[in-house]
Order: sequence, then C-alpha cells, then structure tokens
Amino acid sequence: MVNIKFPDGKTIEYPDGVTPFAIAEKISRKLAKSAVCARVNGILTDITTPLSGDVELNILTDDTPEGLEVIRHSTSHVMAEAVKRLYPQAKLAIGPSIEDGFYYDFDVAEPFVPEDLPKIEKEMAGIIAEKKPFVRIEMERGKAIEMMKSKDEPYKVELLSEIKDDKISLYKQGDFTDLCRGPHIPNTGKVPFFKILKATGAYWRGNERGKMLQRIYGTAFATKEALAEYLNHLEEVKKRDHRRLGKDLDLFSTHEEAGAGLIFWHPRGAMIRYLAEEFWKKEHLRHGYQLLNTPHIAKDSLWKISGHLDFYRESMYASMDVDGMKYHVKPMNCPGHILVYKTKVRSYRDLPIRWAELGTVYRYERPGVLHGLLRVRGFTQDDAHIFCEPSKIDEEVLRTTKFAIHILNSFGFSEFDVSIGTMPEKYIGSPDIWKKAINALENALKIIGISYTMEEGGGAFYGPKIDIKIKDSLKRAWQCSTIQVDFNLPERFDIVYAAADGTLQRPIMIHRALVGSLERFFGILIEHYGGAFPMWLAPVQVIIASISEGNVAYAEKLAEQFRSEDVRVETDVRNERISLKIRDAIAEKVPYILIVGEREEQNNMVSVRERNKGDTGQVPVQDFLKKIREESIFRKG
RNA sequence: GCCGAGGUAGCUCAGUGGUAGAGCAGCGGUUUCGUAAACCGCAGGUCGUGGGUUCGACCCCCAUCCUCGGCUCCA
Repeated sequence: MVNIKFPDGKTIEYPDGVTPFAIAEKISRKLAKSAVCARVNGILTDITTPLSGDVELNILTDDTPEGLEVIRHSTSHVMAEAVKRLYPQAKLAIGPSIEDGFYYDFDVAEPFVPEDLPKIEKEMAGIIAEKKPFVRIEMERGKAIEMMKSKDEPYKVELLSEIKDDKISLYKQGDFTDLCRGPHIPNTGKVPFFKILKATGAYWRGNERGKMLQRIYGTAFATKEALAEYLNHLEEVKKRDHRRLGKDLDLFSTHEEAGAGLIFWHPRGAMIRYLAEEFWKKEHLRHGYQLLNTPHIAKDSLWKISGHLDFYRESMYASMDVDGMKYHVKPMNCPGHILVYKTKVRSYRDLPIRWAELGTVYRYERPGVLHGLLRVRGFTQDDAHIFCEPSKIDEEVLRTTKFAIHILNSFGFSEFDVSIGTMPEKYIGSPDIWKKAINALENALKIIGISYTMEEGGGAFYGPKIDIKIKDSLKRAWQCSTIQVDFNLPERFDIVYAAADGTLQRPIMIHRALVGSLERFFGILIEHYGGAFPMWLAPVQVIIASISEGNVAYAEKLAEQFRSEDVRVETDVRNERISLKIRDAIAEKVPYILIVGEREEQNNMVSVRERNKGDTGQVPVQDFLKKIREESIFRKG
C-alpha cells in the first residue's frame, strides 16, 4: 500500500503502483481531465508514473504554471515529430519550453520558409489526433548514445556525452524518441491549443562561431480563450510598437541617407523631449546636482587615460584626423566630467560633487542589433557623475536610487526589477575593492527596502552596478536606470581631494543614468502610453476644431489666448465636416478636442471632447483653461 | 556579425520577363456642415542603390545600403 498525502493535509491509502492519474480519476473526472503532471515528494513527474511508499502528492492541472510548462514542452516534442515526418533529414537539437511558449532547434539543409509553418501545424494536428502516449524510457547513457548514433542525431549524441548521470531518460511517442528529462503529458491528444509563431536562425548552444540552426517558435495554452488572449496581446504589442506610432504620430524618423541607428526627432517628438528634458533638469537642480556640458569629440590621449581604447574599442568609432592628431567621437561622458573635476583642487568640503549632463554619445552597434529607438548608434544619456568621499558611498548610492525611482515614477512607471551586477570576466581594479563596492550597493538597497537579485558577472568593467528595470503597461521589462560605482577612473585620472586632515585622498566616482538614454526612453514611453501621452508630455494638448467657416476667427482667437498661457494648442479650421476633424484628432491621440461653432462663440464657451471619454459637454473658456492648467502640472502619467 | 524575410507614390499595399496600379494623405473646386471618413477632379513613381543577364528587367543574377524577425552581443 502507498500512503498518499494531499496538499490539504489528508492522507489516503492506495494500492501499490497506483498512478497519480488513477488517483485523479478517483477524485473527480474533471481533475483527471485537466491533470497534466504531478509533483511527487517535490519532484515533477509524469502523471502515469506508478507510486510506492509514502508520498506527498500534488496533481498539477493545466492551469498551473508547471502544468502549462509541461504542456508546452510536450508540444515542442510533437512539433519535432512533425518536422521529422516532413523533413526526415532534419537533425534534432534542443526544444525547451520558454516564457509564453516553446521552441525547437533543428539542423536542416534548407531553412524553413513561412509557407512551411502551416504544413508543420497541420502535421502536428495529425499527431495530436492520434493520441499517442508519451512513454518514458530509462536506459544506460552508453546505450542511449548508441541509439542516437544509429538514428544519426549528432546533437543528441553531443548532449548525451556531456550528461554526468549514467541513467538517462528518453520519451517516446509512436516512432519518435527524444532525449528528455520530462515530465510530459500522458499522450499527444492532450496537447490543447497551440500555434506556431515564427521560424528564425539560432546558433547551436548560443555560440556565435557555432553552427547556425533553424529555430521554430510556438506557443500552447490550456484553453482556446487563453491562446486567443495571448495572440491578442501580441496584436496589442504590435499596435503599440513605437516604430509604428512614431510614423503615425509624426514623432521621429531614421534615414538610409544618414545611416542606421541615427534618430531624427520631428517637431512633436522634439516637443516631448523638450518637456522631458526640462523636467529632468529642474529635478536635478532640486536634488543637489549641477549641470555640465562637454564636447562630442576628444583626442585619443583622453581615451587612453580612461582605458576606453583598451576596454571599449569595439564600441568606439574609428579616429578622425585633426591637425595630424587622432580624435574620437565620445562613447561616454565620464572622462569629460573628470577633466572638469581636475580644473582645480577640490576639498572634502566641496564633496559630494554631483554633475549631470544630457550627453550625446556614439557607439558602434553591430548592424543586426539595431532596433527602432531602443537600440541605436547615437543617443543622449541622462548621465551624471558623483564624486564623493569613500565613506559617503552608501549615502550617495541610497540618494541616487531614491532619486531614480522618483524620476521613473514621474514618467508613469511604478513597478521595478532591481538587480546588482557583480564582477565580470573583463575587469579592472582589485577584487578586494570590488567586494567593498558591492557591499555598498547591497546596503543601500537594504536600507530602501527594495528586493533585488544578484547578477553574477553583470557589472561594468570598471565597477559593480545597480540596474533598475521598469515594467510598462503591458508588463514588459525595460532596462533604464543604472548606478555604477567606479573605483577605477579616479585612479586612472589620478583625481584627489584635500581631506580634513590635509592629506590628499582619492574620491569615489559614481556613474548613473536614470532613464538611460533619451532615445530609448522615448521609445519605451511611446509604447507604455500607446502614443496617448499624459497632459504634461502631450506634444499637442488641445485641438480646436471649428464647425464652419463662420467660426474660424473664434477658433483662432481662442488658440492665441491658449498659446499665451503655454497651452500646446493647434487649430483645425479646414473646410471639412466636424466628424472628420474629430476623427483625425482622435487618430493623433490628442487629450482634448474643442469644438467651436455658433453656440459656443455666442457665450464664450467651448464644447469639450476628452480622449477616452468622448463628448463631455460645453464649458466656459475660463473653466476649461483652469482645468487643463492643473492637469498639465500633474505628473505620474 | 550570423540565419531568414523584405524595400513599388507621403502612408498602407497590389502587380510580375513585354507601356507601373488602388485606397488614404496632398493639391484644386463644389459643399458651410454639430461629435470617428461629404462629393467631383488633378497631380504624384528613374519600383532602395550600383552592376550584370536579356531584343526587352519592378520581376532573373551579383554586390551594396536600409528595414524587419530571431541568434549573438550590449560598459
């Protein structure tokens, strides 16, 4: 007999060799139907594995995260079988479940083309209809290697030869056998609602110099609704794509003539940038920073001292000749700030010095990685460098982190993922000094009470860092803030301050960016708001639309009045119907549309149409102005 | 950088070895209109760029630039 302990604490006896599935059937038909796998004494297993001894049992249904993962993993096996049926020459690599779905990598002579995907989907449907059981097979590693050799699956052989255990497991459905830890769903008929999404290239084991394989991505969900919802979500993401909205809303462009990854800000985009910059500068001044401006190019001697020519060369553009000397476009602002520091003797009384600059830098990014505003070659960092006494490092990191969160909050973000990056392989400075810095970062985060993760090896070459990722309205995470301690540059540039005891001491430097880069953050903002910017950032806050020719003068008079009060207003006095003007203004995602005709003109009123609310009726002009004046100040989206 | 897909009018897209198309936007006219598309007309393209094959290339081939989906990278 086996004693089964259930999650609710009850223990029931079953005959030896009973399977979780049989137990589920006993409990209810519904449970048996939705059961996907089981957790037996904490270990995920097949639902068909016989049980013995005393076990704690969790039956996992298709609506649990583990259940869904198993479903997706099994679907990847089904897809692999389908591919092998259609393309017998294909070699299998790996096929895990991932967030939101799964993929499988194949080595095929001809890359998959989009037309292949429906064929594969159809084949999968056939396999699913066959309801073939997933059978777990355990065997000696050597035997498995033999088997995969005989099947001519070199990638599986390679994987097997690296596994430490002698006993390995395989899963078989019909004639298709794959190396796999499991668990799996009981049979292929249990694959619920799936979709193949795309085929791409991917390196074997992620190695750039390795073989390029072909990867097929797909997803699967327990219910039709969940799949539909996910596909819907993908549509929503597409609709909010900043490249799409950037074009539709006339915010920015890139140009083949100018080069890849170089952004041109159009009037409306530039207005949003101006508003963001203005806010950013004011907040910095309020938080104890001073502003700096430094040049875009500098002689290679500067980059030699900073170490960039040694450590950052791949990301720097080639030098240009100026009077027989080599100059480089700057990839970072820090050396410039240090030069300013060095212009006079600094006292401990001057510290901390906090210098901020919206500094434009240029970095070489490989052509394949460029992406709209999110990955570019020229961008403006919202940079700052803090020079402080070593004893003040905790305090400054704390301050900076709080400030970062304040700024991000102001732009409408309130969820964060925080991590600390530790010493990478390529680094400068002593390990001891690194340890100290990491402690400082951890202390600061502990004091604030933010939870964080450690990213081993995730630091910059010159020091450890705190990274803050924001979550946008679609729950996607974006790296924005970074706070980096630097024990190294002060050393390289030999910067000092006069301490209280009259000795010269080395300050600590903290590099930090809050929104990261203006280009990237702009892209994030566009997607976060779906182009519908809050009042304080909206490039056009109000469109005044005239009903007919007779009201044009009134519309323009109002616009002039609004403009004099710093309202960002435009008029639409085209010879068009009001419904067309409303339609166009809605497409531009303008917060307020004011409709003015005879009725409004006579009483000095406006008819208000609010974004997302529709027609909200007539109000006196002064009332409307008062309302939007207040809204324009309000931040946090 | 690697694998794949793509680049035709301002935008979205059709076309396919034999004279380059539509809708929207633009411009002109008519209409003067009350909350998500009035009507008529006009104009707009060296089909990303450079070579090649061909009697003839938007179409086929090569190179190159740019974009997209991934991989890799991301101080």
